Amino acid sequence: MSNTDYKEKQGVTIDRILVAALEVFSESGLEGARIDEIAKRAGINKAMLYYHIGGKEALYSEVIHQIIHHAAESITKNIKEATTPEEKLVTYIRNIAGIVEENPKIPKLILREMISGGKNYTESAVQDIIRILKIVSGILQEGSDKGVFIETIPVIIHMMTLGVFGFLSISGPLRERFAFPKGIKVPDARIAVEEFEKLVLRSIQQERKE
Amino acid sequence: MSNTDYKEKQGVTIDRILVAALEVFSESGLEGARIDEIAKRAGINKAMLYYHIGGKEALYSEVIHQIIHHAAESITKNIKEATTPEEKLVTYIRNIAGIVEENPKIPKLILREMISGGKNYTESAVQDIIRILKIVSGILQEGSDKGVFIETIPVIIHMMTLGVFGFLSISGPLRERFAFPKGIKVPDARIAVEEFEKLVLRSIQQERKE
Amino acid sequence: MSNTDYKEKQGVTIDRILVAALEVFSESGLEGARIDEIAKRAGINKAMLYYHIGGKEALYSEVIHQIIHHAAESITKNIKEATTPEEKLVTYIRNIAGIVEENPKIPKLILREMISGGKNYTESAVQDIIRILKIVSGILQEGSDKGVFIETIPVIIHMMTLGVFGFLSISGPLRERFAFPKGIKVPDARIAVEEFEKLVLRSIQQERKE
Amino acid sequence: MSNTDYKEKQGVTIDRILVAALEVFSESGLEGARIDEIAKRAGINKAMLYYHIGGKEALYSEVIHQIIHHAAESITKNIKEATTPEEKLVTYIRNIAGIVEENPKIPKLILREMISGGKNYTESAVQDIIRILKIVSGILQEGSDKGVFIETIPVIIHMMTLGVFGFLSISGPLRERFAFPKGIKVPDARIAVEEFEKLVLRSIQQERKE
DNA sequence: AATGAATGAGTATTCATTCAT
DNA sequence: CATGAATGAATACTCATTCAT
Repeated sequence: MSNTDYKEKQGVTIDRILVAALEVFSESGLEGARIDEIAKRAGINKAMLYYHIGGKEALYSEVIHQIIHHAAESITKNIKEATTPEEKLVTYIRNIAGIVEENPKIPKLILREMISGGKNYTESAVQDIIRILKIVSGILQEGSDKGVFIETIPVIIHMMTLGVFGFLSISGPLRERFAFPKGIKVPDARIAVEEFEKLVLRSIQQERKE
Repeated sequence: MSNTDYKEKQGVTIDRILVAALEVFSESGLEGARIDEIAKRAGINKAMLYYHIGGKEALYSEVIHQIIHHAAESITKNIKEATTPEEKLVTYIRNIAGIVEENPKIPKLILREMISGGKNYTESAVQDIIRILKIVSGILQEGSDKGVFIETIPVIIHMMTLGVFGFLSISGPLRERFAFPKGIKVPDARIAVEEFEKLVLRSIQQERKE
Repeated sequence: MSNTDYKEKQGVTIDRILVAALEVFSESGLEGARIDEIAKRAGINKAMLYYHIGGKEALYSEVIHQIIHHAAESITKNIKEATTPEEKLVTYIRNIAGIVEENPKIPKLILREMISGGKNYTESAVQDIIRILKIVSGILQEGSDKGVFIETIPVIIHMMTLGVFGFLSISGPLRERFAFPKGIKVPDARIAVEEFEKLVLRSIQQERKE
Repeated sequence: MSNTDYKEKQGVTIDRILVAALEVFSESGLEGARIDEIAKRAGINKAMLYYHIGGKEALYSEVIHQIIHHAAESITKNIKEATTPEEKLVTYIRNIAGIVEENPKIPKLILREMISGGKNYTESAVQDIIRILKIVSGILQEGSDKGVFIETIPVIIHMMTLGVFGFLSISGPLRERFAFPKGIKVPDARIAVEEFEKLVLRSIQQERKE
C-alpha cells in the first residue's frame, strides 16, 4: 500500500465520520447526539473517532465549518456565471435552496447552531459567513447602483432566504405527521423557489416608469 | 389566608416552573436542559416539579403549549380590531414581531422544536398552530377576493414572517460576538418590522391600474 | 356521633390500611411496596397512614403480627376439638392449608419475611410462632407416647407443611403463565391437602404389627 | 498475555458480577438490591456492569438463569450414576440439598422469585425447570412401573423437597436470632437430609408383602 | 490504526416522610 | 381527622472520554 493510499484511507475514514456526525447532530443537536451513535453509523470504533478528530465539540465544529465553507465556495463560484443583478440574486437564492434541498440535514444543523448563539463557530466559519453576506450585499448594491433595485438592507434579504428555505425544509416532517385541513397548502420545493424569487424581486425592484 | 389565596399559591408555583423552564429550554434545548437548573431558577425543590408537572418531557410540552396558545389567542384578538386586509396583515406581522421582541426565549424554543420535527407538540398545540395558519389564510383570501392582494400561498407568508423575526432575534448574540465589517448593517427591531411590512405588502399588493 | 362510633371509625380506617398493606406488601415485598399505593388502595390520604400507623416498617410489622397471631389463635382453638393425635395432626395441617387457601397473599408475605431472616418480626410475633411450634411438638409427642407415631422432629413436619402449601400457593401464577408439558400435573388445593395428609401420616405412623 | 487469557479476563469480570449479584439479590431481593452495592462487591466500576450485562433486571434474570441451569445440569449428570429408582430419588434429594447447603444464597433467591410469580424467568430458565420436573417425574414413574413406589404426584415431591431444604436454609438466621425454648430442636443439615430421605421413601414405597 | 474494556462525573426520577393549613 | 404541598436523600442508568493491548 502506497503512502498516498494510506492517506486516502484516512481521508475516507474522516469523511465517513463527518457524514455520520452531520446526520446525528442534525437529528439530535449537540447535546442530544451520542458519540456511540456517530461511531456506529460511521462504521468505526468509538476510540478511533477520538484518535482522528478529538472529541465531541471538535467534531461538531468541524461539521459546521465544512458546511459553511462549502456553501461559501459554491455561491462564490456560481455567482460568477451570472451577469445582471437580477440573475445574480436568483443564482444566490437557488444556491441556498439547492444546498438545503440536496441535504435537509444541513438547515437543521445550521439553525440549531444559530439558536445557540453560534457558540461553536470557528473563526474560519465566521469568515465564510461574512463572505456570503458580502456577496449578497454586493449584488444589492450593484442593483441599486444600476437603478434596478431599490435600496434595502442585505441582511434582511439573506435572512428571509435562509428563513424561508430553512423553514420549508424543517417543517416537512410536521406537515406529514399532522394532516393540515384543506385550504392550507404547503408548496413543494420547486414551486417554493419560484414563488420566493418572484416575491423577492417584486419587493426590491424599482417600479418601472413608462 | 383565604381559599383563593391558597389556590393562587399553587398556580404561582406552576407559573414559576414554567417561566424557568422556558428560560432553560430555550437556552439549552430539551436534551441540554437540566431539571436541577430549572428547579433552582424556579426556586423550588426538584421533586415539586415532578409533583406538579410530571417529568422533563411533560414540562417541555407544556411550555410549548402555553407559548403557542398565547400567540393564537393574542393574534385572534388583535386581528378583530383591524378592518382592511392590509391592516389585518400588518397587525398579524406586528403581533408575531411583538411576541418575539417581548421574549427572545420564545423564538429559540419554537425553532428548536420545529427542527426536531414537532415531536413534542401536544394535540392542542397543533390545533393552535392550525388556528394561526387559518387566520393568515383568511386575511390573504379576503385581500384576494377584494382585489387588493394577488393570489399567494399563505404558508409562505407565515414562514417568511416567522423566519425573519425568528432569525433577527436569534442572530442577535452572533452579531454581538463577531463584529461584522462595515457595510453590513443589521436593522434594529423597529426598523426591521417596518421594512418587512413594506416588503411583504409590496410583494402581494395588486398593482393599481389608473 | 358517639365516642364509640368514633373509635369504630378509626378501627375501620386502620383495618382498611392493614388490608391494603397486606395486598401490596405481598405483591411487592417490603422494599418494593409503595406507601402511595397502600394509601390509595386503602382509600385514604397518605399522611393519614402516618398519623394512624407511623411509617412503612411499623406498618409491615403490624401486618405480619396480625397474620401470625390469627394463625396461632385459629390453630389453638381448632385443635381442641380433635381427640386423637392423628386427628390433631390433620386438623393442624388443614388449618395451615385453610389459611393459605383463604388468602394467598399470606403465604407470600410470610415467605418473604422468612427469607429476609425475620428482621421484622416483633417479639409478640415470635411468641406466636413458638406457640404454633409447641402445638405441633405436643401433637407428635402425644402420638409418640401413645405408640401411634414414630419419634420425629416436629420442626421438619412444620416446615414440610408450610413448604408444601406455601409452594403450592405461590407457584400458581407460574403454572398458569408457562404451560407445562403433559405428564406433569399439579394438583388442585383440595387434592393436595388429602395427598399431603396421607403422605405425612404414612411417614410417621408406627407400622402396626398384627 | 495470550489471547485465551484475554478472553478469560472478560469471563472473570462477568463471573465476579454474577457472584456479587447473587449475594446482594438474595439478601435484598430485586427491588431492595442496590446496583452500587453489587458493583462494589464485584470490585468493578458501576458502568462496567451496564456495559457487560445491561441493567438491573437483566442481571437478575441472568443470575436466576445460571442457578437453575447449573441445578438442571448437575441433577441430570448425577442421576445417571444411580440405578434403582430409590437410588435415583435419593440422588435427586441429595442434589437439591447439596446445592442449597453449598450456597444458602440460592434458596433465598429462588424462593423470592417464585413468590413474585416467576416474572423474571427467562425462557431458558423455564426450560430448565421443566427439565428438572421431568427427571423427578421419570424417577417416580419408573418406580411405579417396577412396583417399588406407589403412584403419586411428582410436583408434590418436588415441592416438598424444595420446601424442606429451602425452609431449613432460610429459617437458619431466625433460629439464631430468637433462641427457641428447649424441646424444639431444628436438625442440622446432614440429619435433615437423612430424615427427609427416610420420610419420603416411607411415604411412597409399596408395602412389601411377604 | 484499531479495539474492547474501564471510569467518573453526571442526570432524571422516585419515594418515605413531614409540614402547613 | 384530613389534605395538598414540600423536601432530601437516594438510585438506576448514561455518556464523553481514556486506557491497555
